[in-house]
Amino acid sequence: MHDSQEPRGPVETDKTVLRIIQALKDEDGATVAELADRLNMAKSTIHRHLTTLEQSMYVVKREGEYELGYKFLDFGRYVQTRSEIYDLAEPRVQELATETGEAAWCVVEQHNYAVYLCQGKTPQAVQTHARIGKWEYLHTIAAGKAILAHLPDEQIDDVIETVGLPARTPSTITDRDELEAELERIRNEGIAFNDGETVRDVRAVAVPILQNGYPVGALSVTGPKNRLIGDKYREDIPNALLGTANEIELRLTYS
Amino acid sequence: MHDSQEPRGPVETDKTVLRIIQALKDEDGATVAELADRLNMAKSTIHRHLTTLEQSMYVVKREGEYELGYKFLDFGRYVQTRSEIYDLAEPRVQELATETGEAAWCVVEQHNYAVYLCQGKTPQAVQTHARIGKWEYLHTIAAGKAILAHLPDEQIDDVIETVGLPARTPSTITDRDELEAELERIRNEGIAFNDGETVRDVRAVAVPILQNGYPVGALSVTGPKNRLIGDKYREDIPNALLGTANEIELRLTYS
DNA sequence: AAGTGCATTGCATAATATGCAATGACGGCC
DNA sequence: GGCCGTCATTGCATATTATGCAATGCACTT
Repeated sequence: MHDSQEPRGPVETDKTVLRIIQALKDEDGATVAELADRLNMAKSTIHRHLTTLEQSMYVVKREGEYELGYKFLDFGRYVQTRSEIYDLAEPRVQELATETGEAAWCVVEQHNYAVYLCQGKTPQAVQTHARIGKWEYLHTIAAGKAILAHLPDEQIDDVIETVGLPARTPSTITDRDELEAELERIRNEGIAFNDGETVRDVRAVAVPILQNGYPVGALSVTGPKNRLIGDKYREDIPNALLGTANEIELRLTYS
Repeated sequence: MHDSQEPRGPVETDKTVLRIIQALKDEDGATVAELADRLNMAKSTIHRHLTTLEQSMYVVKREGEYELGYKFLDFGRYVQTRSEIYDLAEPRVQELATETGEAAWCVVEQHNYAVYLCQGKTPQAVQTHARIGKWEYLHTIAAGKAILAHLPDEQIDDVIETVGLPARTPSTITDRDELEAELERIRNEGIAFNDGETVRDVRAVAVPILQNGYPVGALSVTGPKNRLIGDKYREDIPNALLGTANEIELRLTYS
């Protein structure tokens, strides 16, 4: 079974089952009929894939609906903690959150996307769009721009070519030249700012974490626009982030 | 391709790709050759599955090795936070850890196994075998026993029949009658204890979280044997757990 | 009891996953 | 630089199986 709108993969059935897994997440659980409808496939085919996933313990059937199971929690936790900067970043983003009174994040890049790896929380922090595990366009978040600024040129080209520069808000950078100028500025100043480019009324500050000049991640602090202003936005948070990134970089160098 | 040692699933290719995913985790990344060896399959077949997974962004190729990607972090975080008791348990296990000075856990059951859902930490707590996302035999951990004690008889039978009662240590309960007696005691007292049944020299205390009499999870506190002794083990921790579980149960009832 | 809608199973065949063998790529050794 | 060995990748033929249709099972409603 090959969906003609998409390039043919080496193993088409793998793509089918991954598509079903993604649909179960997108629909937050679903019946056979709903999935068949959504994916435009026969109910019997959907049913057989689900049964295989259930027998393999990746999926549970509950009250007529199929849902992703905790096997994914095992895998999710595994990929998080095996990341080489997780152990260094996790306690430190918590400190950053405490210090700034805002949510702090460690973000990494994979497959030309930014992924939120871990979060520092504090009671005063306001919940924004960001979530552990969430994938975002690199160019639309401060941490992503901090990473982009230090990627090899060929990879920047690849990002623009394969992902593009989709707009998330009217403030998002969608022009290649404009992005290049922003990345150049970030390289010079060492700090990336985000002013409503992901979600309106949300600001962020970010710095890269570099290992041998390569951006292995980024740290950021995000918060509502009305709180990230003045010296806090332009001086205090940047300085805290730079200090922490530097500490992590030293740890990476001598380990 | 069907491995004759295992029952044939409705979609055999799904099982193949899931097996490859599991092997990537077990080997903490692997080359085509290593996976082919481990799974007793042709290199070309392994390569095609990996290429499909990579193109779908589930896997990354790094320095000749393939590794699970952060897509699993997205799924892992999703299944964790969608759990109906996660939001109630997460802040409370943190309080329990602070209160007891030991690691605290919320554990759930799925496919007849116990799964560690979330953890409360404190600087003094000692790291034991438990990990977020880890699957354990129900009968070998206190939280699992607390859940087992309240499962319907048919499901208890199913657990014993499909999973069995494997020993983790010389202290593990491996006899059905002995387990039945232990579950009866847990139902009467409302508390489950674990004394070296998972890992030697580790103790735990646990209570179930019941919704309409059904165990939707359990809370536990674990620590080294030399710290979980006397009143702390027998009275203080149990009382704290009971209080918290009761609070969660009330929240579940009126929500 | 009949009707409806969804889930599940049987069957035939179209589609494709598979392994072998060839080829490409890379690193080490002489 | 050439040769060798090992691993990764691709072409090809075919054995295997994923697929959709149709029938059947199941649960709920009237």
